Amino acid sequence: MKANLEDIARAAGVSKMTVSRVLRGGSGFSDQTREKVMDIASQLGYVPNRLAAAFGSVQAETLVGMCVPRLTSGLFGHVLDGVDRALGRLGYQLIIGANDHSMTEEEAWIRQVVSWRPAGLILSGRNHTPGTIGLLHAASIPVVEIWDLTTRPIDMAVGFSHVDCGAEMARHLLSRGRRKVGYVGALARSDVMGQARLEGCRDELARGGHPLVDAEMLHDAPGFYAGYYGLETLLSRKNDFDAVYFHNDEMAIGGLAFCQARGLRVPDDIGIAGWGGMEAASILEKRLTTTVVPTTSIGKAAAEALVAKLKGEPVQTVTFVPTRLVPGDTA
Amino acid sequence: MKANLEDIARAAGVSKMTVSRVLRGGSGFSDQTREKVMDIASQLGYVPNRLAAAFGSVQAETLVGMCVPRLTSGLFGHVLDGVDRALGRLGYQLIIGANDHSMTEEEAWIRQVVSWRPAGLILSGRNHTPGTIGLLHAASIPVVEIWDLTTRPIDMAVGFSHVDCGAEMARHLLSRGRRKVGYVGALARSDVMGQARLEGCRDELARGGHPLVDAEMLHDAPGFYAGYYGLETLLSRKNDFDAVYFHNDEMAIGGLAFCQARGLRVPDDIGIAGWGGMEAASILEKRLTTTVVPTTSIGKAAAEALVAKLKGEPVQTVTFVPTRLVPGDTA
DNA sequence: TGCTTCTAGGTTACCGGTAACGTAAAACAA
DNA sequence: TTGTTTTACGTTACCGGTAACCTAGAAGCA
Repeated sequence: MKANLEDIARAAGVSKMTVSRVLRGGSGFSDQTREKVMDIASQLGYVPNRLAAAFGSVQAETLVGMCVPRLTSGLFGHVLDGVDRALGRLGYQLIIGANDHSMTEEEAWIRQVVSWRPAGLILSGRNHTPGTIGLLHAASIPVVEIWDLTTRPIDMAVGFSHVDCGAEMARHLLSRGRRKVGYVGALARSDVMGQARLEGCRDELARGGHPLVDAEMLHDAPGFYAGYYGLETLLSRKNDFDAVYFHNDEMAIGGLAFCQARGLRVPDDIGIAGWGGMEAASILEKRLTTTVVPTTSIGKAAAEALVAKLKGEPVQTVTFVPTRLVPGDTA
Repeated sequence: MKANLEDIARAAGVSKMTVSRVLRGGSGFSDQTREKVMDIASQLGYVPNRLAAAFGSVQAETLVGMCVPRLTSGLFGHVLDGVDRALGRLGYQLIIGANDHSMTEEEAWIRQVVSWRPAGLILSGRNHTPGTIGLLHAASIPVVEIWDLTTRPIDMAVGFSHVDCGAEMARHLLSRGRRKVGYVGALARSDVMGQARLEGCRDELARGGHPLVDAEMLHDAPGFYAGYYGLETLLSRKNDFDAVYFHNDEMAIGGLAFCQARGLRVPDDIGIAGWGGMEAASILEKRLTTTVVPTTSIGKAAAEALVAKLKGEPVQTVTFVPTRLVPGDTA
């Protein structure tokens, strides 16, 4: 039913190998032979079997695995898009997985994916289980760690520093005269990158002489509701803040909604700052003060680094993709 | 370097086949043999080669392909999440691709993915090129079409009717006394599903005796900016609307921002309605009137239908997953 | 003319699993 | 005790492509 190389070969009166050469656009055959083979291939509706090709030859491995913390995050949607566009153009297929910010989940996913002998992997974050490290080392395939930069990547890294993001926002708030800053976060235990932003902010505020007043860490997903209720909780504990830094923009917008509901004037009574740079943040009646993350660029850069490595081209081990603090009307 | 079945077999003093049986948890070996094999396998750091397994046996194909219109859409992020969770639990790997609402792109993607002999495919939408249809027919693998329901699916379908969504919103607007309704859309040529909502709305309004006044179709991506400027354009042509239905929630929120900027009171001066049910829509100071789409459920249902089919269990060909019109404060 | 090189192929072995079938010994039944 | 079934394996062939190597004839060259 399904034609394979042998069927084409038989019909064309040549050998399997010649058909393989023709279909892969190699050399060592006449124009006449090529035309005949191509004709018959399309006539038989030949669909190549990449499983067989990849199995028989390392060169033909064109699967790339990518693991993100959450598929429902708007930011990672853009990263995925960047990766997919860059890879798709080059004939690679993208296998994805989500790890819920858990290193153990990540390891489990990698264990599955590695058995498909992918050409490379893209992981999110710099923290991995020892099992993961060992597995990747043993598999010896190219790996790009994105999102949170590390100077000692497993293989390659593309991203920025979450600590610096937090510190930069702290400096911005201080420069605007804010002195009593609070923080509302989410995924307290699992999201180490959000934690890094908090640390960066906390340290920089302390350095500036106006330490962080209080932080409310929720355990929920970092969405609008979490921002709304997180701010409510923070203020109920101690109602003396002149600015609040949020885990991300969605939560910050939730916080804005809470302020509106309670009649708190932003930025006069309280400043609100987010992180991530979602499109919604810039079109609100009051544009949100936030850090814009070049999501698509990171995805593109990661894919390109991976492909370069696969082609044996020289690759920069660590690629810094700068974020941009965009002062809005809210802080 | 990398151990395979044969290495384990040699070390354990048994045959390759016995090792295969043990590792797959079959039967036909003693407890003693199993323990020895398991021990040696973990000792050697054995990583199975699914490429070989899938190549040698149809049963071992555990790749599932999924094609979405855009990876950057918040809604599809949730669908992907639903699919990924359901499939991941069962040991399937998800290969994704985006087609930019283009049937030709979809065909190109399918052509690539089919060569990996996936166990099944999940496609978005009911419209496909003849080439796609032929390809899928020839490959004879399970296919689930999601998002826009059709009574004649290629194989299986999970979703709802976009025409009905539009019609339902039209009835809602009429019931609230709206008589001069406009529409602001995006991706004019390519997004047939948005087009279907427009058609449904247009027809129902006409049936109700108050036909659609005007529609502004942008060619941009359906985001906040597009909503903002789309509404501006619509109103600049003819400033006589008492409600505007948007392509989706992001655009509707952009429209709300425009109203706020121009001092238009919502819903008094003008009603605003969206579609999709993004979380942001429900936490705005004025909750957006919209149609909530059960994204995660659709993903989950699609994955489950696919797996059921793969296991040879009886499957419902068409699964209707109802949307829910949620009247907010804006229309 | 004799030698070399090139062209257009063909042959063979192999990648690492799995299905299908075969078989000796042990357990069991009559 | 003898025939039958079960258990616990082993053997063989095969999936479909590719790398590496081989070869006959043609073309080029001195």
